[in-house]
Amino acid sequence: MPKAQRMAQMLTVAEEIFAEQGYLATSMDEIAERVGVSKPMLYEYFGSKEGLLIGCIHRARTELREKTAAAIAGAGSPEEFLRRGLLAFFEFIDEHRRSWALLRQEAAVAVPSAQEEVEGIRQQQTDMIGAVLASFTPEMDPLEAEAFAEIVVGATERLAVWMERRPTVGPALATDYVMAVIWPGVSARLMKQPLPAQPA
Amino acid sequence: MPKAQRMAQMLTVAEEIFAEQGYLATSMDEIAERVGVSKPMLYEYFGSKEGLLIGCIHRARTELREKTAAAIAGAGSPEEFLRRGLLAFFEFIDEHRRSWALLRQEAAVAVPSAQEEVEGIRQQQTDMIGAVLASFTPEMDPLEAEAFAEIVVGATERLAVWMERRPTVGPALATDYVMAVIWPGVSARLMKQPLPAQPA
DNA sequence: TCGGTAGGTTACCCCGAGTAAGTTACGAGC
DNA sequence: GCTCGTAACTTACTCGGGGTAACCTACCGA
Repeated sequence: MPKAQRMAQMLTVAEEIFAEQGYLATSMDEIAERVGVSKPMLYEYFGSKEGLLIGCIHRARTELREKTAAAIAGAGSPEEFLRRGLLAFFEFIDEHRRSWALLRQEAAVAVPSAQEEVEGIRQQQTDMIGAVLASFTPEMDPLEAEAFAEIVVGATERLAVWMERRPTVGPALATDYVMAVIWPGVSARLMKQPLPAQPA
Repeated sequence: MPKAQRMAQMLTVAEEIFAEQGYLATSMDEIAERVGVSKPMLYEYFGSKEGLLIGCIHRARTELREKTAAAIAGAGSPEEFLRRGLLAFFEFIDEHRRSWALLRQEAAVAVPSAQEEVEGIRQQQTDMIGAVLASFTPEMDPLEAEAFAEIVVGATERLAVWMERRPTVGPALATDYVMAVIWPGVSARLMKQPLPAQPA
């Protein structure tokens, strides 16, 4: 089998087994066996167990970026931007429940460079949101814009995890919830209302 | 050395080394050596490497709960509740930068039961927030209240991670940022304004 | 002074990550 | 149609680290 095809197959199998059993509990022998190939082949193509994990994350990240980019193209207002981006994200998660668990939970702790790869996904998201804020309110404090983007990403990610436990909550409702909480605050700052200080 | 004292010492050392190098890269021999004791003692007291990690998380969780409880006692409005709770959380993180990284990043992926322990921390937080929402607006849809609590916790946690990379941002400013984004939206729902639906 | 136990050690097993060396399939060039 | 090169693959190993069995020893109370 040609290399590219074999690599794709390995990623698919690895993602599945990692998601099933967790990164630590999965052995390279097991993955190799289920792929129908011997262990050194995995090392030939991915270098290490960690490399294989990173490959899985990277592929998911690329897919998420493409879907999000397609979703937000042509949005006319910051609200529409955010709403479309959030919906795309929740839909992605919904389609990839198992590998999402892998990305968020398994990968995060196991290996420093996998951590970086996961951070890369968040970076994509915060960059996107930061860009929206900046384009609509260019004079906004960059530090604050960054903080807002982080808040939105954190809220979204957490709600995605929660959504897994709540089968009745789909992408559309999740999007509504997040927008309901964050939009009034974000919108107020885009209008340059001052940060509410601590009440006396 | 008496058991309780030895256990505390082991937790302190383990937390430090885990935070430094990551869970996977740390060996039990190394921890044992730095404690000044032999490996089987660690197993005697914590059962496994995973058990040791869970011990670390559990201790931090207890401390966080106590500090938060003390901070929010006597708050008079939901806004004050939230603000005080957030501040207590950010201050806790600020004092425990290294072990926080361990809790959030390392633990999450390594081991299923450590994952549960970390979820327990979040549960504490969401329960607290859910209780606030419920006490001020008892007729609020429970599912929605849960979603809001998750959103707040996610936003806060993410901003805590971001804060680590931004030395100029302290607990007070972080609290202001989170409140600025979430409070208008949460407040509106406490007043029973309807969920904003998708714009036409 | 002697037994029980809390606190501790040495020396080992074994699984699984990672590797060295070798094997087969196959297309390109003569 | 033979051979050379290389891509795809395997067998058989090393070694580090989690986990354990068995043994030790200092101290305290009867």
